Amino acid sequence: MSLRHAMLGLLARGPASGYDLLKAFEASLANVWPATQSQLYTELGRLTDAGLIAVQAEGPRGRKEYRITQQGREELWHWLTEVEPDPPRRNDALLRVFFLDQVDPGQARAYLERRAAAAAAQEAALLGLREQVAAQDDPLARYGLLSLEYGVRISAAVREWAQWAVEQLDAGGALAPANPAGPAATTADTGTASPADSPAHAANPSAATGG
Amino acid sequence: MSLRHAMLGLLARGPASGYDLLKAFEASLANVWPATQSQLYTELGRLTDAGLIAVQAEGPRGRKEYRITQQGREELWHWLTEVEPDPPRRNDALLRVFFLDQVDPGQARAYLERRAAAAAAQEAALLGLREQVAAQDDPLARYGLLSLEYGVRISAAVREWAQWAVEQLDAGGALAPANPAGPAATTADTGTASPADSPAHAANPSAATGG
DNA sequence: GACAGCATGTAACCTGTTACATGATTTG
DNA sequence: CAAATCATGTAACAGGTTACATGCTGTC
Repeated sequence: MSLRHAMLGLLARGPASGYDLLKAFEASLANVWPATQSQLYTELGRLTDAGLIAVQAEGPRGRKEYRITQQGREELWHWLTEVEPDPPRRNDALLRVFFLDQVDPGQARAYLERRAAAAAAQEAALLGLREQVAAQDDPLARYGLLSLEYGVRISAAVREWAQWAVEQLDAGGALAPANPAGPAATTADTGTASPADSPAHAANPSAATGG
Repeated sequence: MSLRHAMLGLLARGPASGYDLLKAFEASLANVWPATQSQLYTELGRLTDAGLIAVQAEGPRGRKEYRITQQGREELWHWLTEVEPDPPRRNDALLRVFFLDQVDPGQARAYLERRAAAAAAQEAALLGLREQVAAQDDPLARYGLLSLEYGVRISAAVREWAQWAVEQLDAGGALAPANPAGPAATTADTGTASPADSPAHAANPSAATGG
């Protein structure tokens, strides 16, 4: 339920409408906690019912400006200092790595190289952004810069990992794919058992998603 | 829709029942793509309807053993080589960093130190696991080791980032919290406007979740 | 007066989580 | 025979996404 806390966090900086919050989410939280318009308006209602925020003023086009209440501040404080964040649980890109033995080594290698390129691109983008942000010396950007740095470091680590993984494949000798399926292997399903007949089992007890 | 592909990936290694898949998810995919029992059985039905898997045999206690079909192999191949993975979008721990200006610097520092400790603990656990896995020299563990290494590197990067962030706070001089709320500041909500009256705005255009 | 932007709200759908419900088989 | 484990299935709910629906206001 972090959406609610993200909203409280933004409202703690000053009153805002649903529309204002939407812009703030798009501009600053898009990569950390995205939210849709629909979600925001629904949650504004719930937060109001719960007494954590209240309508402060009504404006021109049905605009409702919300402010955080004392109860809301307390909830925000509690979340910030007493609730342990839950780590990201799912990683689509890493999931594919588990099944890379199903394609031929060239494709596995290509996959990892695409990961490296994607991470490098993100790293470059964030480095550019950091220059911009650092230049404007906004005191509010202080903590924002911490999260930017996080992004820079994580994308660098991912890039380095993917590059290392490619080297591992190259060094380790080509593994044949366990169960070739290929784009051209379009033989109709015959109902015969697959080449491997042992029950599915784990390759290893796994790594974490990182967080 | 990666659950379906994770299941196809496991079934591509050999036939399995819903129960077998559940064990495989718990043992090897828990930190990359967790799934509940309920989800697995529901999805087995859908995969069967879609013709991507089929019941191969029925066993003792109503056990149904599924195998992947050729169509299923093609779908798996497509997902592995042609679908770009979507990056993790939400990061609960990093979201809090955006709002650390709402608590006093000591609490912000403590928060970052807890992140560093958590990352260090995870790193240590994964290093231990890597030793175990490396010792058994299982050829199937080849790609599994790549994901383990990913976990090790990401937790190291997070740990280093959090340590760096603590240093930044210490060096940068204490910032006063923008809007103190505190656990003791229990004044009833009076309805008066909060100290900051400007509309909520972004601290900066943000960092990425990493992936 | 047209258009961009401000502004709010609802419905349908999908994924995932928790909890409920039930029963067969193997092992000590 | 009791307990652990194997084994499957459904219902209710929560959070998030997409799409629909509507209308006002300021500016060129």
